[in-house]
Amino acid sequence: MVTLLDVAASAGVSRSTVSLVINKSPLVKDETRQRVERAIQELGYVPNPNARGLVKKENKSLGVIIAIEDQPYNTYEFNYETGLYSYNITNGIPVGLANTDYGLLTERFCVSIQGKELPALVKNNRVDGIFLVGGLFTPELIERLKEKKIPIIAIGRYYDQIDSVSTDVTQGVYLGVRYLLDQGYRKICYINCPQIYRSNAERVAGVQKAMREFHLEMKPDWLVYCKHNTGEGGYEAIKRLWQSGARPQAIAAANEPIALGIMRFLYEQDIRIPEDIAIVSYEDSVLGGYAVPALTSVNIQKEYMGELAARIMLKRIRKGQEGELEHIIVEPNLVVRSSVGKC
Amino acid sequence: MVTLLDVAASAGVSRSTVSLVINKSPLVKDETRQRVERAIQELGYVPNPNARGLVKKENKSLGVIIAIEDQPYNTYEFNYETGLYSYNITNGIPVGLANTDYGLLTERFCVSIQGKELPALVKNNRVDGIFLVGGLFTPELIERLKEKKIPIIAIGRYYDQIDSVSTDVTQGVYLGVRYLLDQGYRKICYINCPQIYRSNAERVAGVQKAMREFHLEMKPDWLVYCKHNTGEGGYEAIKRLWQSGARPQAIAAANEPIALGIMRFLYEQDIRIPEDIAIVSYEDSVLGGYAVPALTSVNIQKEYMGELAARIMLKRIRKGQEGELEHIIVEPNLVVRSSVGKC
DNA sequence: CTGAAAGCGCTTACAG
DNA sequence: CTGAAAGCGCTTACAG
Repeated sequence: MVTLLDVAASAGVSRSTVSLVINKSPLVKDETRQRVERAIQELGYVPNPNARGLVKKENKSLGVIIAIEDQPYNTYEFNYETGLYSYNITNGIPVGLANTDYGLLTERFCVSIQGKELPALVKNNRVDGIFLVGGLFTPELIERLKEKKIPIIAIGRYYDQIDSVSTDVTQGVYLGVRYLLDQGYRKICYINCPQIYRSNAERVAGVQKAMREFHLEMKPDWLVYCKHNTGEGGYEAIKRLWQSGARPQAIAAANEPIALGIMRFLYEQDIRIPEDIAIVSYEDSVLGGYAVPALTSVNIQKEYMGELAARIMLKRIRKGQEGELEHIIVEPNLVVRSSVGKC
Repeated sequence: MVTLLDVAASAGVSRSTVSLVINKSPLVKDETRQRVERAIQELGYVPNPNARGLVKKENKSLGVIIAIEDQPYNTYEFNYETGLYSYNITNGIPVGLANTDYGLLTERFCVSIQGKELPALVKNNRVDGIFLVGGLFTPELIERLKEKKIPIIAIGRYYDQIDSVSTDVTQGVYLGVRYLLDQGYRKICYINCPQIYRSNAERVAGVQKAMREFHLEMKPDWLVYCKHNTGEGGYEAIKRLWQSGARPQAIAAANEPIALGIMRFLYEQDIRIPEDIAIVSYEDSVLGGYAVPALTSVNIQKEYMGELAARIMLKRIRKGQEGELEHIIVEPNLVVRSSVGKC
């Protein structure tokens, strides 16, 4: 393995000089720098990350902590959550990290089971900062995380204790329902996430805001909650509604898994989308783009949230933990595909 | 920050002894060990990974190199690849790494653009070994990778130069087509991947094996290739076939994106699945489980391939690079859902 | 079974 | 602008 010393010898300078060159210090004479750079090239020298990390007290790695409900169970089935939400968010992070040499380490963390411990990545001091994805983190856990004194950025959900990048849920839901109304639909039902989610109130507010603009009231029975954030959850919810005799012209779903559950039920009843009934979804994912028919959905910009979070992280690392918390709200936007017609 | 020295002082031993305890050496007297362990507990000591890595010459990180066609472009649309293949494989790796303290770093690498360089993770010596996912790696690139002298395991595709975990494509495709035949379908068409894929021959072999068992011949016109591995690719392929007048009883698709493209075309024609036409897919993903109707598909066990690859990696790190290459073939299995009936 | 000492490959004041 | 020296926090022979 070629080290600093080899480069120094080859270039005829001291180790400090080589180090200064590597770290782009302006203190080195141009001619010396070039000589050193040539030696680095020739020898194929690469700085040892551990040696550097040891003295600079940094890992050049960031952690993504994904909150999960229980043990990760790999399945593609309709009655399981898809994991696409955290996957898409995580995909955006490297975009914001481009042109840095930060690596990204991922860990799934079950708050309910491992709640008393810390994620291994932070416990073992493997990372210089962490991203929290998912809404399952408790305030207590976040407090314990903060004791490690590394930057923490929440993605997808607002937490008042730390920096966050989240989405305007009310506005997003509003956009979807509003689009249905704009297209002439009036008899609209909303299939919401399971009751336990705190963001449900924001969703309902979005529905109501749109309805009121059209001087309509949401029928209380037409606001239903799924048991799970899965296809089956949506399927069962629409089935119950249908069996109660409800015949909406359009359905707004809280996310794609739920929307696809609804679509499956309708398919079984031989009800055509969008000819017989319209459906609009929220969140957006490959499930929406690939759905049959393609789902009109509100895109909450998951990748972009990840990217922005990465930028905040870099800033925190550079400037330190002091200063105002940042709470960025990303605007959702409607993606019109083929599941809504004209009423 | 608490260091080895603090623990040593607190426990009244030397640093070497603490180090031996941490590394579970049997050389330490039981009573001493307990004293040291108590001190570690009390002080909340965590070994510094960089210091340890520096002397042991290891990173305790592994890299996943995902081959991509061109720049990653984030979209959920029907005319883009989904990325689910590499995502699912990558998800399996941590399972095989459980109870070790290896972290997993991911890098997307565009062979055609960055072909002359090495992935940053390996160039900068950030990882102790790498997993190659995707079939786009060239033999030359692999040779250059091997010069780094770290273990390399290919997942999903066989390469003769390195360890690999892959799938029996012919058997998988056979399973799917065979199932159609078993259910009574005879007029079957096969929608294959784009021509450039080397695995296409294996797929065709699978189709033919099944057909011959039933004393049938594949009509050459009914074996068609998509332009892209996307929904649109499948959509356009089936459209061409349909417009040529072909009316198959059943369709076998080379993967879910293609299958969903086919399903979209059929939906537009108001052709019901499975009542009017059956469809079987291959690979399996959340796109299949959530499809409307749910897709019967051949599961190639992507997560399990990742898990096995991780185990091989651990073995290679322990035992070194010597010894026979391992080439594991994972058996595919049919997942019966709702897209195939009885003919 | 335990301790003193050298060394892993860097960076960073400090002189000059 | 450059070099000698100390130090980051560990592990590992080597004595004893």
